[in-house]
Amino acid sequence: MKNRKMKMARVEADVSQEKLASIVGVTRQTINLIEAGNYNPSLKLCTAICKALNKTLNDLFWEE
Amino acid sequence: MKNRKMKMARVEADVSQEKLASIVGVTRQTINLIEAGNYNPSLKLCTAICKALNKTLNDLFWEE
DNA sequence: ACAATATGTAAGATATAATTGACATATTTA
DNA sequence: TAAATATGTCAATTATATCTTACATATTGT
Repeated sequence: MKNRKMKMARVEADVSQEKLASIVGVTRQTINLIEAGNYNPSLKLCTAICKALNKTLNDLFWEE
Repeated sequence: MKNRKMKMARVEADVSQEKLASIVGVTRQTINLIEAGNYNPSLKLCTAICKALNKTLNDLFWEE
C-alpha cells in the first residue's frame, strides 16, 4: 500500500522527492518507491526520512 | 549501538531470541544482531517485532 | 505554447540484510 | 554437578534493498 503519510509530510515540508533523496543520501527513485508502496526500506533510511521531515517513525511508518 | 529497549521489551514479554525469531519469521542470529546493534533491519521486520512484543516503532526503534 | 521541474517506472548491476551451519560461553533448572 | 536452554559470534551463501541509467508523462512557471 502507498505511503500517503510520508508523501503528505514531504509536500507539507515543501520538498521534492529529489531534494528529500539528496538530504537523506539515497536516490530519487528510492523515495519514489517508498511513497508508491510495495517496498521495504531499511530502518536507517526510515529514521533519516523522519528526521528530515520533522516526524517520528510512528508518524510516517506505523500502521493501525 | 545496542538496542536495549528491544531487549528489555523481549525479556519483559518472556520470550527467548529464538522464540521471537520464529514468531516474526527470521533466524535467531538476526534477532541477536539487532539487539547487539551495528545492524540495519528492514522496516517490515521492525514492524513485525513491535507487534510481537506489543510495542510501537517509536517504543523500540526511535532515538532522541 | 514552450521550457523547466517533478513524478512514475523499468532493467541490470551492486551493496547489504538475512540465512545456514557451526562452535563456544553463559545461564537456568533438575 | 550435570544437563538443558539461551546467548554471542563467525564464515560462507542467498535474497533483496538500493543504485545507475534511461525514458515517459505530469505539473508548474514564463
